[in-house]
Amino acid sequence: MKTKTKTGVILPVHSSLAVPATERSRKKSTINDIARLAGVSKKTVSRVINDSPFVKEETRIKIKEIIRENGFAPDPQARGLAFRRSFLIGMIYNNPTPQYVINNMQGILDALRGSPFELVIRPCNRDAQNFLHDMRAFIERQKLSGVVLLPSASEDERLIGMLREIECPYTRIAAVGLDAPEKMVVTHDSAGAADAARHLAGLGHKVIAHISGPKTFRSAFERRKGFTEGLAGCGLKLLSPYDREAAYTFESGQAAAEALLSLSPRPTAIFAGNDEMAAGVYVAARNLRLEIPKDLSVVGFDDSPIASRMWPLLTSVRLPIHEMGRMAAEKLLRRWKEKTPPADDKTEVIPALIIRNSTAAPNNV
Amino acid sequence: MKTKTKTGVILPVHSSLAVPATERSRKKSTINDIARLAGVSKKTVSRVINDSPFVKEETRIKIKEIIRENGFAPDPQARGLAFRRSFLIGMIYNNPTPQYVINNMQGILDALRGSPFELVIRPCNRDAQNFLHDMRAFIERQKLSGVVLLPSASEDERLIGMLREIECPYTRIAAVGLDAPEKMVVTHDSAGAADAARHLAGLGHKVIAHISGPKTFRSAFERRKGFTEGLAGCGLKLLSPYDREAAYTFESGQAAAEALLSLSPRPTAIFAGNDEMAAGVYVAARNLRLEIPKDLSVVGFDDSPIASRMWPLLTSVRLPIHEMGRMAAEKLLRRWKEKTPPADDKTEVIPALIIRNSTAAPNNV
DNA sequence: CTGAAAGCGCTTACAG
DNA sequence: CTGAAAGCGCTTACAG
Repeated sequence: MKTKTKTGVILPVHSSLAVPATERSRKKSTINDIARLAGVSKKTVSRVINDSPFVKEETRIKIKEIIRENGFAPDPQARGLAFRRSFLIGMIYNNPTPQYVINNMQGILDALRGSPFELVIRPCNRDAQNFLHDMRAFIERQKLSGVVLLPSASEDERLIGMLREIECPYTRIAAVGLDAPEKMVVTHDSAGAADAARHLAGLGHKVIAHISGPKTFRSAFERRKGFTEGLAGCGLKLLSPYDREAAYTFESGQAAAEALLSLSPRPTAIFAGNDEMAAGVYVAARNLRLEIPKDLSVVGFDDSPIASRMWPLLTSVRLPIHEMGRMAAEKLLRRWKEKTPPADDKTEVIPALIIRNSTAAPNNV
Repeated sequence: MKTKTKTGVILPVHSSLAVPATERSRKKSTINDIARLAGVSKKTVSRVINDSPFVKEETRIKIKEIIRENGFAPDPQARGLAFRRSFLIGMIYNNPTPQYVINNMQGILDALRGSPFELVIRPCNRDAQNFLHDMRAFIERQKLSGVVLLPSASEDERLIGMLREIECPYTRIAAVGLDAPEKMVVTHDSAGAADAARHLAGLGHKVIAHISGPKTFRSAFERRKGFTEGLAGCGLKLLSPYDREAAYTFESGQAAAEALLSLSPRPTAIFAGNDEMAAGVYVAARNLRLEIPKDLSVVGFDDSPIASRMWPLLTSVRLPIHEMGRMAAEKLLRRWKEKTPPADDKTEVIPALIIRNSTAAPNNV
């Protein structure tokens, strides 16, 4: 049977169209089967698979039809070996927020659907001894076709340098444009934070505090910056004791809030760098018998699901995370298909302030 | 240069040990390089890579040393092509809870670390027209070495049948033992739910309600069953009007709670099938000006992060999700390495009731 | 315990 | 526009 197939004369039984599809697909057909069926060389089939322009239209149509009939799909492993590049896209992340990671992942998967690419997941730790070495070994070994970088991995210039060196295509998701547009999804966190500032100022708050994320996250810097600028636009200042750095975690947010709420005068509003920390602020406020929003207004960032699970519902700045992941992966796909990325490529994403029940005019006004 | 390398006599410059490691690794060495360096055939190197017992100890040590020196790692694509099996493990899920998915993923990645396998992610929709066909195409195309199935995909017998048919190794994470132990991680949800029942009964509650997840999830069935049995052990019954099915979502939980809280007599305690729905119960209770736990005790399931973000902190049944993922992946790895899975293989996982502030004795006792 | 030959299913480089 | 040859980096099947 094997020999017969090899000689290319006799079709294996399972390839006969007389047999139902489920039976036929028992053994997957190869490029050789398709070539034989179409009466062309496998190179021509290969040209069709890879959308080469150098195939007579008639031939292309015929081959495509045969491919369809036989449910043929080229073997990613074999292509990868010959191409010296796998059909794998990596998602590299060190972000601690599951919702953020999952939403991005979902967006990436949406973009990849229907493409020949699969998504490989890679968490990382920027502080680890072998961070760069491990990343490089992983990417080279798997010969990834590209990677999507989530913050703060996306902000690591050593990592980017390495990717450039090994010529691995990448897209970075970050708060500001750190790279060429075709390699970026820019989230403009500062704009969202400025909205939050104007919202609080507009409600009449004067003593306003901020809990920022860790310095190692560009988003933390941008949110603080946007917030400060927003306040400045309203004639307000973020005074040093009211300006605290935390770690984007629930616990660190609670600790920072406890410190802030013991200040005199006590802030009437706190802008937390993300929703997790805002949840910590809620606990700190409750422990002090402070009522939100009567005694304290709180704004978060991310608009993660917990924002609408908390009580009162949290006012928060929303980022279209799912869309960001999709955009990032689409940019990778586009560069794969075309040599020159289109100029109209969308790169920017605008955060939106979602006003809920955790913000109100200050008590004492 | 290429020819010289091919003839196997002259080493490429970059392989010289005189050059620093970063330079040396510019071009990855292949099994041929190692064979030449060791003065053996590539087949022997292959045997060492694959831990074949048929290699002289001395030869093995020498080859391993040369592999180490050259930072050689076999090409997964090439191995995959020859093996007719990739070095990819799939995680297949349809679970709506991001935290659940991420934790499992983290556990799987932990288990895979240091192995030659990478993790490929695949969400799915059991109700989709082409569910089985798509899954099969995906697995066959990628020639996955195995898949980890999260609930409720893990409970889909059509999917399992297909996996058996195409001989794809799998591990299922599910509430009960649906398969041979080496293919299962069993979470015993019913035991956790029974604990919840005894806890509420012990506090003196008599009118107790339950909001279960969707029938399509075995976990929903098991949690309800365990809860009912736990109540029965305390001489209590889950009466039909107090027994509602929802969808494991926040909104469905809130709707179910609204219905339950309008009953007369009003339940003094609600056991929600997961934390998301418990969060919905909180909102329903608040809208009715009911205080938790004074007027209503609430128990959740999962002990997800929101359980400790809610106010009051939610009593919930904890599952060691991260460990479940790790166990599932380890079972796959073990089957890859050994023909016969060890008998001492751990399969069971025990849920633990975490008592917080959302449960108390009923008001009217 | 070891190796030479053939093959996995594709693509590249070259020729026409 | 099309194809025959060689190759990608491994393993299987066979022989010794």
